[in-house]
Formats: sequence, C-alpha cells, structure tokens
Amino acid sequence: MTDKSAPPRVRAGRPTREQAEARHQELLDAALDLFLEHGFEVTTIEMIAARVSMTKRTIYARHPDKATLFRTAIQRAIERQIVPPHVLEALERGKLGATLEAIAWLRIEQIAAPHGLRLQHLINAESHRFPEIFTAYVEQSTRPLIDHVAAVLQRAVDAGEIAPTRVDHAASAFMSMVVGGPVRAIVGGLAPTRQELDEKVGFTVRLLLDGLRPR
Amino acid sequence: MTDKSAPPRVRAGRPTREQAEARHQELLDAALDLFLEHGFEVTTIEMIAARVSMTKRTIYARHPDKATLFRTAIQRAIERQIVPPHVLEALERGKLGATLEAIAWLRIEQIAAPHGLRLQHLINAESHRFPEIFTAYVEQSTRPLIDHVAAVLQRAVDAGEIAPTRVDHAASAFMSMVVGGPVRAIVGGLAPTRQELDEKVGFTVRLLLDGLRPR
DNA sequence: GTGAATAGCAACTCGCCCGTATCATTTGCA
DNA sequence: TGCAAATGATACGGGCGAGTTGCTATTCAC
Repeated sequence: MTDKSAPPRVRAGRPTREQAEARHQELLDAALDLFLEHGFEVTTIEMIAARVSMTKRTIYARHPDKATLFRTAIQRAIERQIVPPHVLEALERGKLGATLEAIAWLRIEQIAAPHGLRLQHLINAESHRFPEIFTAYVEQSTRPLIDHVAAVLQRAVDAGEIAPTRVDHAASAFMSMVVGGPVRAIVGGLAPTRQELDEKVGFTVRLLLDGLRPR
Repeated sequence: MTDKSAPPRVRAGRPTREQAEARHQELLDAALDLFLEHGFEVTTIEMIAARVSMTKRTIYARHPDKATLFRTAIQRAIERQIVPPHVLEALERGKLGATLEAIAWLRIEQIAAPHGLRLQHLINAESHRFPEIFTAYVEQSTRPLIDHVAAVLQRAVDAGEIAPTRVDHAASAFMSMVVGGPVRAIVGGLAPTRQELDEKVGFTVRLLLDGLRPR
C-alpha cells in the first residue's frame, strides 16, 4: 500500500557514463576529506553521502563496505603523493647543498599541503586495522625519498665531495631532521613562515655537509 | 514484576578503602592498555570492565563518562613518562658526546617501551577530540627534552667546545634524528637490535658534533 | 522504439554501545 | 550492632550507524 499521494521525488535517473565517473571521483574526494578530518570510526557512510548529495545505496553499489572505501580513498591519496623518478632527477642541482635543499623542500611541501600531515597521522593511527595501507605509504612515499637522498650522497662520496660514511644512516637522519621541525610546528597548530622554514632547511643542510666534510 | 526466581548472585560487597583504591588503579591500567591497543572509539566501557572483572556500574561510580576516563588514563601515562629534572641532570657525562648519547638513549627507551609509541600515535589520532591531551603531551614530554638538549649545547658553545650556532635548531634537529629512525622501525613492525640502535645513535652524535666543530 | 540494465531514493533491519535505573548483597565503619 | 556505602547482576531507553531491500525513473543497446 505504497500510496505516494505526495510523491516527493526530486531527481533521479541513470546518468551518463561520464557523469557517473565524475560523481565517483567526487565521492572518493569527499570520503578522503572526511576520513582525514575525523578518522575511520567517526566518519560515517552517511556523512560522506551527504557531502556529495548521494545516498548510501549509491555508495554501496560501488564499494562493498566501509573498509574497502577507506582503502581505496587513502590509496588514491598516497598515489597522488608519489614523486615520479624524473621529477626526482630534475631536483638535481649543480651543488650538493642545493640538491639537498630542493629535496627537503619537496618533502616539506608534501607535509604542509592541505592535508599532508593528516594523511600520515591517519595512516599511523589506523595501522592496526589497515597494516597494508601503512606499508604502502612507507614503500611508496617515505622510502623512495630516503633512498634517493642516499643515492645522491653516495655519488657525492664517490666524487670526493664528502667523506665516506653510511649514506643510509645519513639519508635517514637528514629526512628525519627535515620532517621533524615542520611536523612539530604544524601539529602544534602553528603555521611556520616561509622564512622560518628556509632558515631551518638551510641549517639542516649545512649541519649535514659540515658533519660529512672530507678530512 | 521482576521475579528473580533464580538469583545467580556470586559475590559482591564493600571493599576496604585500600582495596577500592587498588582496584581503581587496576581499572586505570586496564583502560590505558585497551585505549592504547584499540583507540577511543573501538574500546568500550564493558571491555574495560571485563578486563578487571568489574561492571560498568562500578566504573561509572568513579568516572562521569567515557571521555573523562580516557583523559584520566592518558594523563596518567603521560605523567609516568615525565623525566624529573634531577634525572636529566644525572645524564650529564664528562664529555659532550657522551651526554648527548645518554639523552638519546633515554628517549629511545621511552619510545621502545611496551606502549611508548602507541601513546604518541593515540594522542595524535585523538588530537581533534582531545586537544588538551595533545598539548599536555608536548609540554610535559617532548618539549622538556628538547629544551634540555638546547641548554646542554648552549653550555658547550659557551665553553668553546662547539661553534656558536642556533642551539634551538640544533637541539630540535638532534631529537628528530634520534627519534626518526626508531619510530620508522618500530611502526614498521621491526624490532631494531641494541647494536643497530647503538650504531645509529653513535652516528647521529658524531654527525652533530662534526657539523658543529669549532672552526 | 522497446526492453533491460543501471542509478537513484527512502525506509528498514539489525546490532552495538553509552549511560541509567533497579534490586540484591556484602561489608566497612561509626 | 546497624546503617549506609559500595558493588554485582541485569535490564533497558536512546541513539546511531552499517549494510539491505523494494521500488522508481532514466538511459543505454539493439
């Protein structure tokens, strides 16, 4: 006895393939936003649906469950952060110090990006429930940069620019220093100025190069 | 019409003040454990109650709600991690390098402690809901150590042991390096050996001292 | 055009958990 | 000794969110 005396239907209908695909991208963007803001548990499917003016039904038509939607959205964010090799190579400057500074800035901008740091925290926080996401993040985002720094340093060692050393330790230490400051600042609610960051990056690079100066 | 034909009573009764206090400590320990393991949302009051063989009733007699219980338990964990000033002073060794190594080890052991890193992650993850906890952690745990390193370095500058420099930057960079490696390792599921850590700490201290060697 | 697949909506079920209330029981403490 | 505090057992209201289903409306394919 579905009377429907006052049919409140507003809009419906099957969208074009392009329309559907665009909506789907919107959905993933919204899901990412909300997950980053509120975490996995607190974010509800209906919050996401409301954000893009859909209903749960439509979301569940594409994604089997909340966990899968989460994985998909986060993996997408990780992929956006991947730096392709040719970009890394393009960071090569003439002088070692300038190259390191360029790499440092690349990472800082990733972290300072609208939700860059939240992504890290979310992935850490959910690393129990989604260990594969954590692994993916390290493998695809963190590690390549460290490895690249190590390679740059190794070349500098070979060229006699710096003293022989454990380039892996040095690279890891360098990235830790670069990231540590901004992370503390941003998480603490501060927005470090370009100048402050510049100062810190300069300090870090100088410290590393002085520490590794050939005897 | 509560019949209660089969009263399955087992045990009850009023405990001694000391007993009650002891149970209360047990409760907070259990709550902390579970919050660290599962996070705020997933952990339920009944999980905590079961862990210490209590009922919700008893918990709610002491804590107005779940959020307050969370704050109390976490604050307790933070306080346990606070290093009293006299302990910091006792880390002073004759040589600057040895002092820095001692400080580094102190922090590494905090992080490698059974739930040391989880505490950080939990606090970060819940920093939206409980910003005051996040602030407390930084103020009471992170910052004092960095400040102490800065003070140690300043004294070394005054003594001419190292070149004049921004000791705040240097201290921050040092602690970042010290913490960065172990964090990546532990979160990644690895358990770095004492020897590996020793090697890293040694490397870090040497890098800093060489980088700051007086001209 | 016509039929079938598809996207959409709304309402529903189911289960979970917080917080509270009730009653019985034990026991510290005055 | 007797009272009240403290706790256990249990039930339940209220709310909420995940996932499902029935139905409708539109578009794609032939």
